[in-house]
Amino acid sequence: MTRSLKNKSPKSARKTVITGQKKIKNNEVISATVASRIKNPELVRKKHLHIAKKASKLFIKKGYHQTTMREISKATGMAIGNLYGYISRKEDVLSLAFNAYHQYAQESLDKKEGVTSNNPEDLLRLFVRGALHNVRIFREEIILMYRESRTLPKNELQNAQKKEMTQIQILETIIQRGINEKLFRPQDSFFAASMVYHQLIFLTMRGWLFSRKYSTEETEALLEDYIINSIVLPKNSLP
Amino acid sequence: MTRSLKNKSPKSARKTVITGQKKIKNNEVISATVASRIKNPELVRKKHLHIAKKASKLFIKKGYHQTTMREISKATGMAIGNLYGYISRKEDVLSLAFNAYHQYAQESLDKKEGVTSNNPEDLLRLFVRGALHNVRIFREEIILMYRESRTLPKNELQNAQKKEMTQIQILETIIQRGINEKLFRPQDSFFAASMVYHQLIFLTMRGWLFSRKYSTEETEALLEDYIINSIVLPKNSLP
Amino acid sequence: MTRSLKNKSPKSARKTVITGQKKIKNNEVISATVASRIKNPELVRKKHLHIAKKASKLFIKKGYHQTTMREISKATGMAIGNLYGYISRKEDVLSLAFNAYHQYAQESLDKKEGVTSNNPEDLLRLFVRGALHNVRIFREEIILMYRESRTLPKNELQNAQKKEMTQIQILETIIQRGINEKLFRPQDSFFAASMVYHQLIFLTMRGWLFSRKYSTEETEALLEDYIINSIVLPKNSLP
Amino acid sequence: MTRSLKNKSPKSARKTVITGQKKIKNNEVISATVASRIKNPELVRKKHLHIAKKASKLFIKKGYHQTTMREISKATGMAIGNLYGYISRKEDVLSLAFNAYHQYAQESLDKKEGVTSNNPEDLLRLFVRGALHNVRIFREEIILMYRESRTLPKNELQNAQKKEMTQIQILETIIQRGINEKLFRPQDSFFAASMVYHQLIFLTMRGWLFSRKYSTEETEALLEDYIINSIVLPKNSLP
DNA sequence: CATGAATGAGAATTCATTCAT
DNA sequence: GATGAATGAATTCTCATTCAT
Repeated sequence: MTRSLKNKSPKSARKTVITGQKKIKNNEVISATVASRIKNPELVRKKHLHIAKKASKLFIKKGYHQTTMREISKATGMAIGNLYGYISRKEDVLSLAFNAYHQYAQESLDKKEGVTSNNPEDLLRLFVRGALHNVRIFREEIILMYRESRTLPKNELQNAQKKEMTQIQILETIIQRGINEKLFRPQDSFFAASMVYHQLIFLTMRGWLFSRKYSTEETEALLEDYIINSIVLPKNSLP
Repeated sequence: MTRSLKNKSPKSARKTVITGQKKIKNNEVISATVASRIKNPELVRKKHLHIAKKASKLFIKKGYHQTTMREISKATGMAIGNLYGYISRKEDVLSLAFNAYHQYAQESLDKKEGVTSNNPEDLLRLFVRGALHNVRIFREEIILMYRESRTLPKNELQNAQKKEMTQIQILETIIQRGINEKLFRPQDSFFAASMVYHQLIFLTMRGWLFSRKYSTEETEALLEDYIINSIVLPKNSLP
Repeated sequence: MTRSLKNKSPKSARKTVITGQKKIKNNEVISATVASRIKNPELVRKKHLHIAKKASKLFIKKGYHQTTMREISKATGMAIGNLYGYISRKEDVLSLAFNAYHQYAQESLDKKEGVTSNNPEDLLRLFVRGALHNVRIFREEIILMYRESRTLPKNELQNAQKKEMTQIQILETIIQRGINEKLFRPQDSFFAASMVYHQLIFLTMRGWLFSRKYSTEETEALLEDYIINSIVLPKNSLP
Repeated sequence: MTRSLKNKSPKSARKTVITGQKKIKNNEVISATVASRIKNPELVRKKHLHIAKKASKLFIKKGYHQTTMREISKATGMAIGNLYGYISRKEDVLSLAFNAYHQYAQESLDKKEGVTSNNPEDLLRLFVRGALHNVRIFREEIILMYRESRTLPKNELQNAQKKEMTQIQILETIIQRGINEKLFRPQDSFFAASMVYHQLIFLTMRGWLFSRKYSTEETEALLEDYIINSIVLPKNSLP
C-alpha cells in the first residue's frame, strides 16, 4: 500500500485479478494468492519462499509497519524493483510470511505419524506434545501471526482461519472419541478442542511469567498436564 | 512507518524526569508517566482521559500505526498543537490509552465486593464470572493491548505487566486456598492462576469460532464451566 | 526553527560510518563526509555539486534556517525524496555548500602559479592580490560561511578550520622569510599571517562603509596597500 | 514573525506604526523602536532591559532562530502572553538585545575619560586599548551582532550601522590629527579608522587560532602592537 | 529479469502568536 | 497587567511504489 492510499482503493486497478490459487491472468503467474510479474513459476516459488523467510525475521524483530521495503530488499539481497517483480504490494510480503509459516507448520505435523495407540488419552497426549513442540519452535512466528493478522488482506485472513479450523477439527475428533468412550469430561468437543488450541499458545504469550521460576521443560510439562487433566477424567474415580 | 518511531531513541532527552505518579519537575505536570507542557494538573488529568478515550477507539478500529495524529486531533476536537501540549510524542497517546484501560479495569474490579462466601470454589467462580464480565466489556481494548503492547515504551510495558501480575496474585491466593483444602486439582497455584487468566481471554481471541454456533451467553457459560472444572475436583469423587 | 535541529543528536545513528573521503560502507557512497543512499558514486558527486550550488544561492539570499527543503528541492529540480537520497539531513546541504566553496577556492588558488620572483615582498603582494581577487568573487559565500559556521556539524567545522589553517601557514612561510631577511616588521609570523587573513575579508564585512566614497577597485587598492604596509618595512628607511 | 509568514507582510497590519524614537500611537508606548502594548513607560523600560539581557544569553548560546519564545519566556520568568505585552514579534527581542548592547558599549566608552595627553599616538593607543577591553568583555555579544544582523529589521540595522559609524568617526579624527602632524602613515584616515575597527574584532573571530599558543593577555598585546605599528611611523625613521 | 534512481503524498512535530480568563 | 491554553500553518523527513535503463 502506498502511504498515500491508506485503506483506499489502489491508484490503478490491480493488473492481476486473483480468483483462486495458482491461476494465471494478464500474463502473470500466481503463487498462493500473491500475484507476481515474473513469469517463471519455479523462480517465483523459490523467491517467494526466500522473501518470506527473510521478511519474517524482520517482521518478528521490528513489526510489520516498522519494517520498510528497503530493509526487506537489503535482507533478501534483491533490488527493490526486482522484489516488486514478485509481489504487488507490501502486504503481499506479509501474506507470503503467513503462507510460509502455515506450510512449515503443516509439514511439521505431517511428519508426526507412527501413531500406534488407539487410546483417546494417548492420542490426545501425543497431539498436545507434538503441538507444544511446534509451538516452541515457531514461538515468534505465532506471535507475529497474532499481532499482524489484522493487517492481512481479508481473504488471506480467512485462509489462515480455515487452516486453523482444520487443525481444530482433527483435535475435535480425538476428543469426541474420548467423550463417547466416557473417558473425557467436556460436554462440547468443539469448544474443548478450541480451548486446547488456545491453551497451547499459553507459554508463547505469557512465558515471561515463568522464566525466572521454571525451566522451559518444566513449564511445558506443567502445561501439558494442565491441558490433559482439564479433559481426561481421573481413572481412579471409580473403584 | 513514521519517521520518529524507527530506532526509537528520542531526539532529545525528555525534559521531564518521571519518577512516579503526578510529580512536578521543570514546570511540567505529569500524569501517570506521560509528561505534558500544560501546567494546570486538573486540566491535564481531564484531557488525558479525553484523549485516551477517543484515541482508543481509533486505535481499535485502525490500529496504532494506521491512526494519524491528525485523526486523533479531529476525534478529540483539539488542535494538533494543543494536543501536543498534553503529550510529547504519539507513543504517549498509546500509553494514555493503556493507562485509562487499566484504571477502568481496576475500578470495575474494585466494585465487585460483597463477597459473602468463604468457600474457595464460590470465590473462584465469583472471580471468573466477574472477570468474564469485564473481558466482555473491554473485549476490543484487550485486543488492542495485546496487539500494540510491543509499541509501548518499555517502562509502560513493565507497568502493564506489573498490574497484570497483581491480578494474577489475587487469583493465586484463592486457588492456593482451594489446594490447601484439597478441593482443587492443580499442583502449582501460580501456574494455574496464570492459565485461568489466559483462558479468560479465550473468547476475545477466538470468539469468531463460535459466533454461528452459540450465543454470547452460551459460550461464556461454557467457558466458565471449562475453567472451573479444570481446577475444582469433582465433589462426588468420594462416595 | 526546525524540529530536527534542536539538540542535534541524530534520531538514529547514521548507518554510514565516515572515516575519510569517498569510502564505501553498508552499500552507501560517501562524498566528503556527506553520506548518501544513492549507490552510483559518479552520480552522487555530480548531484552533490549541483545541490551545493543551488542551495548556496538560497542560503546566501535567505539564510540557512529561512531556506526550506522544499525550496531547495525546487531550486535543484529534484524531488524531495530524491534529494534525501543524496543527503541524510538538511544540515548536510550546508556541509555540501561549505565543501563546494572550499573546493572552488582551492582550485582558484591552485591556478595562481607562475610565480617568478623570489622576493618576499613580491610574493606577499602576489598572494594578497590573488586572495583579494578570490574574496571579491566569493564575497557572499564567505559571508555565508561566517554566518552559518555555528550551524555546521562539529566535524565539518573542524574540517573548514583546518583548511583555513593550511592557507594561513602558506602565508606564514612567506612572512617568515621576509622577517628572516629583515624586510618585514612583524615579530610573530603566524600572528601576522592570521591578521592578514582577517584583513582580507575587511571589504566583505565592511564594504558598505565605502560604497559611496570609492569604487571597488579603489577600495581594494587601498586595502592591498594597507595590508602590505603593515608588514613591509619602508625601503628608504635607511639612507 | 509567524512561521507561516516567512518574509511576508504580517497577517494584520501592525497596530503601531513606528516612525522614530519614543512615539506613541494607538495607545501604545514605544521604547527605542520596539512597540509595546503595556502603557507604563517605566515598566516597559525595565522589562525591555530584562528581556534583552536574558534573551541575549540564549541567542548567544543557541542562535536566534534556535531560541524559541517559550525559552525566552522561561528565561525571563515572564508568561508568554505578558512577554508579548512588551514586544510585537520575536524580531523585536533581537532588536532589544542589539539596543541593550549598544547602550552598554556606549556607557563603557563614556567612562573612559581622563585623557591627559594630546599626542596622537598616545590618544590612538588609549583608544585601541580601551576598545580591546570592551571587545574582550562583549566578545560573545559582538559575535551575536555579526551573526544575526541580517535578521534584524532594516531600520534597526541602519541604526546599528549609524552607531558604529559614530565610533569610527571619533577614531578618524585622532588618526587625521596624526596624519596632519606627519606621525601616522595612512593616506586615508577614514579607511584606516575603519580598518582599525575591523582589526579590533580579530581575536573575537579568530581567537581559536591562538588559544594554545598564547595567553589572552599576550595575544591582546600582540594585536595592540600590530594595529599601532600599522599606523604610526617609526620615530627613528629620521636620523 | 534485474537494478536502483526518482517520485511525492503524507506523517509527526514545532512554535510564533492570540485571546479568554 | 499577567497568565498560559489554544491555534494551525509550515517544517523536515520517510517510504511504498514506479519506471527508465
